[in-house]
Amino acid sequence: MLRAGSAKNRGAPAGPKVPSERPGQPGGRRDTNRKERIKALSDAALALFLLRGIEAVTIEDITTKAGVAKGSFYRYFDDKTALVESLFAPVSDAVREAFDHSSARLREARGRDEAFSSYEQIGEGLGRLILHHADVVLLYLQECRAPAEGARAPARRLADLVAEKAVEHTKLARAHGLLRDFPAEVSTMAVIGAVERILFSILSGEFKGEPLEVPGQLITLILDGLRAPDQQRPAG
Amino acid sequence: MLRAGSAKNRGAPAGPKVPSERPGQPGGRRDTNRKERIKALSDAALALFLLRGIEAVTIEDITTKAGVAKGSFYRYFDDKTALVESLFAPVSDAVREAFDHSSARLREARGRDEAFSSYEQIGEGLGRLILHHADVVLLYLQECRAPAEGARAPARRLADLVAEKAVEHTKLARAHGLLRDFPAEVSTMAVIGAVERILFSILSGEFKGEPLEVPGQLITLILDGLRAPDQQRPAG
Amino acid sequence: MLRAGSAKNRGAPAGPKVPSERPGQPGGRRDTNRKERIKALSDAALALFLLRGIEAVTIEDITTKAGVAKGSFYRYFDDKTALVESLFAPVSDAVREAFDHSSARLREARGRDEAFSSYEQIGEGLGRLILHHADVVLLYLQECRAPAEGARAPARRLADLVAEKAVEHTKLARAHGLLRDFPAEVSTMAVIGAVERILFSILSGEFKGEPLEVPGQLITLILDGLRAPDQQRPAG
Amino acid sequence: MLRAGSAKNRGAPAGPKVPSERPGQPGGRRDTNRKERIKALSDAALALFLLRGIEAVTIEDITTKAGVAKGSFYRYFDDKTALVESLFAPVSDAVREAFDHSSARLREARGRDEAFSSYEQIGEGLGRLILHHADVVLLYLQECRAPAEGARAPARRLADLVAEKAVEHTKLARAHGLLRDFPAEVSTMAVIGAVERILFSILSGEFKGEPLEVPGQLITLILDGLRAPDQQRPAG
DNA sequence: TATGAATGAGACTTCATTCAT
DNA sequence: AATGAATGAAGTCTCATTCAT
Repeated sequence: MLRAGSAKNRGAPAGPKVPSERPGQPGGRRDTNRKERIKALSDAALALFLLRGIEAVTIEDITTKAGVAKGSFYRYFDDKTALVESLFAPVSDAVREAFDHSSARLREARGRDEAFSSYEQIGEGLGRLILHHADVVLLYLQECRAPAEGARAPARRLADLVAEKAVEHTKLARAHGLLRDFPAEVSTMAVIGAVERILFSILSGEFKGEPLEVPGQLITLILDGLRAPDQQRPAG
Repeated sequence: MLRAGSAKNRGAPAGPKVPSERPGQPGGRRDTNRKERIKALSDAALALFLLRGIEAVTIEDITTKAGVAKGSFYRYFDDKTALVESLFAPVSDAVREAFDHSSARLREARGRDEAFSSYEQIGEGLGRLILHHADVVLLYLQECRAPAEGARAPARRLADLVAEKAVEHTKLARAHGLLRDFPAEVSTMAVIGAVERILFSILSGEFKGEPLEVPGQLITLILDGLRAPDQQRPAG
Repeated sequence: MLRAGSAKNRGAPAGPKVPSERPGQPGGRRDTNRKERIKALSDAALALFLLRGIEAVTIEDITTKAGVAKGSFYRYFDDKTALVESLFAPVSDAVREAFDHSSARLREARGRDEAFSSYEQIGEGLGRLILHHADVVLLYLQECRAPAEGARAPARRLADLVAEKAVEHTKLARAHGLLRDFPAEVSTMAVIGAVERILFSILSGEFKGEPLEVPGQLITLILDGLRAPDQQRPAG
Repeated sequence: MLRAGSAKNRGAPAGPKVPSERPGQPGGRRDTNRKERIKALSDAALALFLLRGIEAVTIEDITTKAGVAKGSFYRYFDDKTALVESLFAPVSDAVREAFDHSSARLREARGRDEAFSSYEQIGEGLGRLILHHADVVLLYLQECRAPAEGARAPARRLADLVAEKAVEHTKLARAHGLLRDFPAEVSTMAVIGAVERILFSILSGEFKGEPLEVPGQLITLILDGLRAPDQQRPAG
């Protein structure tokens, strides 16, 4: 059976196609070639997507840059949508995992400090993600508001996943008294928006300065707001 | 008189093409027809762009929906990019104006309260914008991270304009002691990101609840942060 | 009745259309305007045809250059073919006349000298033509080998007319013993080819030198050949 | 190996596009198919060009007649201009070669007879050309006076090449005392014009009679002129 | 398997012609 | 009469996808 990762095949998990009868041992020569091809195509596609946008890149652009024949593309991916889906798959997994782990820890937390520490789970997971898949994350940021149609749909679906998981987590956090009493959707979206916009600036090279200090600044900003300290309303 | 604007004519302000001399009175039948056509094409295009993304919409889609002949499109716009440009033109103008007015008021402000009130200028300007051009704003939010290539380029250029104006304004505000001592780029982008993400949720119908309360919540959030009040660090 | 000079209307003589009921006196204000328009369109068309070839020039190119509205073109000409036909009409007439006059004189000639002088008729007629309609002649030379289809057909028809008239004239001249005993078609085409190629060089600016001496050189060439005199075969 | 040639690639010699590396052996099935396609397209195009003129023939006309898909055209040629260029390429080469060889022989000639014989080189070369590429030559004759723009440009460029080479050769011949003392441009153009016009008559079927005798008649005509022998001016 | 040739639908754009103003 | 807006057929070229080699 084909494990097709395409729009036409939503049920199946995203990922490269596998021919029905795969010759050679897993890990053998053919399997290695196969992986190299997939990597070459994915890398080429990613670079081009960032440069010109997903929609504007043709299959031939990708295969040419990857150094393979046009027809070979279809041995590894059903179509451009499937390739995009496979690019985002590890990110989707990481997002799901990070939030789920954090939520689990939050649920088991005793006391505020322990609860707060659940956020570290998210930070760690997503931090690792950003470090290891910077380009995919940038592509996500670039295309994530697209209508859920065509080849950009996977980006949008990932955005919806992030929103859903984050809202869920926020509700849990507020149930533990960690947050102000706001509608979870509003505060969550604000945070997502702030974080993503900053991330976009960093990854796209818009920020020239030292990006290492940004996360800390961002956390302060989110937790304590923008208002200048001497104008701070009295706590409580 | 209408301004001429075309992709080949970047110097001129964006807008529909107009022959230098035309028959018929301004305000006459032809002039009316002309405006109707431009509106029909722009409206049709906007609706389709929101539904399927700018890149995926063809000229024929637009003309069919607008109820005009395919060739007529080119009497009014050089190409899809020019149409997009003309959609964003009033928004660009409004953004520029709102920030410039606010900056001017901020520069002349005496005291913090007066300075803070300069933000009202922005809020008012952009609020009006959002009310009157909701769909264009939504389109902007949807496409604003696109690479500055092809038909989506005007969206990206507008995003760059917003960022530039906002950072400039933030620096001015900090010079007046209104804000915490953060790098202006970081805090500005965070605010832009938060606001835009929320706006996207509202305009795209993601938020089900009462959107009228959102702006106030958002302002509190931005100024005072997310942290629950009883955990607030001591002021100063 | 319309006197349309168009491909669809081969029976009628070539020339500008005339509205069925023409207002105003011939020679009056309207008639003058009419002639001016026709001249403007014809001149503009001719210039463009020379620059880019008949086929490549659009109706709009012509009207724009002539400074009239596109729709006005169709008041004066049925289509581009009709305009081309009307450009060539005076040349066709002059060609017909020059050859017919010369043939008539030749038929009445007594003696060789008188017969030879009939050629002056042609030379004079065509010389005047070339002087007064240089651009049309150049256009003819440029397009005269086109298949007799589409807008270039009138050029080809003129070429066929020239060939027909010239062959007829040559046969007559040989009957008077003026020429060598060659198949009339061969010698006539050779002369036409030589004359037209030279004319093309002159009119298109290919020849830099003094064009006034060319006709004499050409006549010597045609009558006495290229061979260097000291290699001349014995006469007879 | 086939030479790559495209409109965008003017530096390279004209010819069908070829990817740098292709699968299949030279001479294998793919290579054969390739050549068949190019021939089918070229033949179809040539026939249509002769029938309707280069400008009036569309890519679809060509592919339909050749029995291939529209898109396939662009695998072999960049556009119509490139196809025309490739049609004329062998003719250009032959012209260049014939004149260059003849000029070389002329330069080395001792005595008039030997010098005169250099013309045989041209006659032979161009004769072979006409026999083997009659249709291309006819197309050349049909389109060679076109402005050097668009798809007909290659025809005009070939005409310019012929004129240049021929004038150069004539100057050489006169330096050897073979020809009358005329400006080389005038006599050369006259001869080119005569020859080409006759050739056009023959190849286009205008001449009904025996074409085999025409070349001899033409040579006599060119060398010794049209004047009836008993009117010949005294030699010398 | 890999290749790239072939296909034809479809996108963009132009333009001759008609027609309301 | 003059204008130029409207129309839609037609042309150019691209590209996803299939398939012979």
